[in-house]
Amino acid sequence: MERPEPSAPRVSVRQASAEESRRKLLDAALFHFSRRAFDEVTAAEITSTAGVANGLLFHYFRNKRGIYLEALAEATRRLEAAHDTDPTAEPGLQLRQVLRQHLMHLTENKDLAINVILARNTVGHDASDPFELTRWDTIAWACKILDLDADHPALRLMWRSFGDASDQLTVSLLQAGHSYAIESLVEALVELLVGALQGAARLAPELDVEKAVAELRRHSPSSNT
Amino acid sequence: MERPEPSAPRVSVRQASAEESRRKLLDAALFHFSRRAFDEVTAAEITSTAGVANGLLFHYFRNKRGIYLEALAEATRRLEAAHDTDPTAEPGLQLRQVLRQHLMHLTENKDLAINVILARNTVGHDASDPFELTRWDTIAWACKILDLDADHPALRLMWRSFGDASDQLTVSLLQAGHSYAIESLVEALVELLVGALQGAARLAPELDVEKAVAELRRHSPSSNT
Amino acid sequence: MERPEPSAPRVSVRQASAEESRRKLLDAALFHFSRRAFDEVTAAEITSTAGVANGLLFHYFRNKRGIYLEALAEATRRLEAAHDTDPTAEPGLQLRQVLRQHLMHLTENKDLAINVILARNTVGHDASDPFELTRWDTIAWACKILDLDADHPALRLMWRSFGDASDQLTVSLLQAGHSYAIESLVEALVELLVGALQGAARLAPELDVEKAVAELRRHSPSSNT
Amino acid sequence: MERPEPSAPRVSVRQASAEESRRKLLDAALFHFSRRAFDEVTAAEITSTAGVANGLLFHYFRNKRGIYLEALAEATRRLEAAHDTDPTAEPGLQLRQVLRQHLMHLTENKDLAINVILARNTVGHDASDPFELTRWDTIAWACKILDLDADHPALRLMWRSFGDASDQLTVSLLQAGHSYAIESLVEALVELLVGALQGAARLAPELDVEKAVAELRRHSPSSNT
DNA sequence: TATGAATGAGGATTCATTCAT
DNA sequence: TATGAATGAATCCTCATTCAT
Repeated sequence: MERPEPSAPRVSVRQASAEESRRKLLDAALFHFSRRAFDEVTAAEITSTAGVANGLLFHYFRNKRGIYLEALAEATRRLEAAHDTDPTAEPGLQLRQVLRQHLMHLTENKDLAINVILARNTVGHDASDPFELTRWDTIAWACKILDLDADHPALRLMWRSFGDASDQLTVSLLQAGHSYAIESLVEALVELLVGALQGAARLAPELDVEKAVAELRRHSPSSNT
Repeated sequence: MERPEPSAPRVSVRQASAEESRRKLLDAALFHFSRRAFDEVTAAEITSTAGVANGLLFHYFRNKRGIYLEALAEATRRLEAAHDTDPTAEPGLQLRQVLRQHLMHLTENKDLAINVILARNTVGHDASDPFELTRWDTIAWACKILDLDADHPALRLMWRSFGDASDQLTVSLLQAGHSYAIESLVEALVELLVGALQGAARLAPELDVEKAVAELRRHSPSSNT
Repeated sequence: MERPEPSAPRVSVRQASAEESRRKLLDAALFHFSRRAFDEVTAAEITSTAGVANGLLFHYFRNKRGIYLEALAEATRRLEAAHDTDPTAEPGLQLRQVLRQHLMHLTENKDLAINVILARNTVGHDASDPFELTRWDTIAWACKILDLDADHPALRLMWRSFGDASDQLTVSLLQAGHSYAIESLVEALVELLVGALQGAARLAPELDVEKAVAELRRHSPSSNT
Repeated sequence: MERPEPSAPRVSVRQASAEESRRKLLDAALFHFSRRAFDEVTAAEITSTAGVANGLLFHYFRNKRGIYLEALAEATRRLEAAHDTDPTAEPGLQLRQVLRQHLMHLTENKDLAINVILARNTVGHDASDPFELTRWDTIAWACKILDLDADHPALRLMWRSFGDASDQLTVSLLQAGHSYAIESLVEALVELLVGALQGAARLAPELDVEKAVAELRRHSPSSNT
């Protein structure tokens, strides 16, 4: 049915265009899911934005839910990607660096950020979902440089709480259009984190968070009581 | 069956039964929306649970969304209702009292709490929605007894952030089935709040949160730096 | 259950208020059916406009269709009512008089007229419906004074056709807001009627319409060929 | 089964079957809307008559109203299509020819005709709707061959009135089952048209309709004054 | 006579998903 | 790999009508 042409390049061309279709679908999904909730986005919208046939979505992602999850994973990856710090710097500075990058990244991807964060609440906190995975990576890293036990339940609980607080704070900022200096925001988050750590200590007295807190505070612009 | 009273017993009997139908619908809605998301609950399920005809839902609430919003409002009212404290007690104690009541209430209404809190993220933060209203009431009250300016943007921002953190923490607790002593949880939240307040001070240096922080800490079981 | 009071006037009061409810319903129906089609008007709208309980409509008119038909009958009666002419005048003048009154009446009840006329087409031409009845009355009267056989099928056909033409012409005028002198319009209608009569003669050569035509034309403002 | 042709046979086959589905739906709609009113026909009836799935109607026509309007347009096209006359013939004959074709066509499509005509009243006379467009085309053509000014308001008014009269006359005929010779009917319509033209002259004395009237009458089987 | 709460059949519309091509 | 026509279950919502009071 298909006149045999020079074969090898054909396949790669095909593969390339296949990969491109996938990309287009994923981008379109990202676009829509970043703006509206799962049930409010139709598969047709995604394919039409992607400029491909309706059926292709199901070919590649099996499900609407399938592309949704992949889109979220992708989004999280993009937002979380920017963590690159100087591993030789002091922990308090590295952490501030990460927070700063995180905030800047969010600010630059406002719509996406707002909706990915909001979406997190919808998906449910399965330990398996892509958000949680990258998030825990970051947490594990932070615990490590602060010399804390990343596996302690109380600590995890408070870290997660801090994470949510920081996310919601970001959403509030972005939505309201407040404009604080990024340095102030970082310091505010640090204070929040300190609160979270000390909260963890309240839950589990055996936890020693003092060193971590001290390290965090040591780099605050002005000394505190 | 109904002793004919001077006034209008007939009408009130009917009104009562009408009101009862409304209640049954609202309760049924509360039941389902507490367990599954808006789009996953059908109007038919609600009416069938309520034991009334399908059309009645639309008679009373116009919309599926209509009953949803009323159900949420009702739920919020229930969850938020329990704040009654001794106004003569010291601020730090009053606030702990509120947090304790809040946590206990949530624990007792686990499913409801989880879903109401999760729903908040979906609804969007209009200043007009019933969640925000009661929440700001509480915040205003707390600011007042801590002698803080409830209208300062930075403070509002951090309060909101703290509120979200505390909500999400509760959800995590309830979902995971952790079982910490309620007193520890209260103290953990207080620490988080302290962090939030100090964060606010970072955002707006003119804010004086020291007195409030001191007051909060003064009642901590063991003093800390 | 009802303390017996001076009886006789009670009944008449009741009857009066009953009659009033009927009237209010009918007026409300007229109002709505004059503006929108049968299926687009809900029973609830009618009762709410009438300011009575939903059920009362069915109490008095059994059906939505029931009140519709009565409303149409009423409307037709109102529009058709104004035919009073001087029976001693010459036929051509009497007929002009009727047309003039008809046009004026329609102009004064624009909305009602438009919709009643449009409604006619919807209802279907049962000989039993209230429109047709009054309409045929008028036709019979006109035939009589013009000395024509009102029962001849061809004549009936063309009269009806003329009637529709005249109605639609009126609707066009009212909708478009043309403003021709009423006398010109009457003369235009007369010409149309002449055409219809001569058309009838074409259908049934045995019909003698010449005298009628001559009588009609005799009163035209300017002579014609 | 399909000889592979050089170009794109696959696509055209599918397009053909798609087009066929559309057709089946349209035909089914025509069938039902020709017999019953809009609100009395259900979408399900149409699709079931067409032998396709329920959803396909909405796929192709978006709305029940959508398919309704297209069906009407189609019907009008069919009814109005048959105007082909000998352009060299005398105007009076050409016009009779058109009327004759029109009448015959209507007679052959009785149900359709009745409902299309009745539907016109329901739809409302937007200048943009497909009925009006084809109708005005015909009127413009007729004015041209009769050497009349198609844009004069009075003339338009009376033409429209004549059009309605002729439509309603047809409906009456079809519904009642009268059976007049088609030639007689044509002549009756011509008389009606003459009446309409002279009516126009009454409305607008500057209009000269005499030549047109004379031309029309010149071809009447027996001359009349 | 009057109320209006309650009913529930009925219908339009959506949209994920399949599948022949 | 890609298409897009076709499916049909699922669901929201309307509204005429009934009936207990």
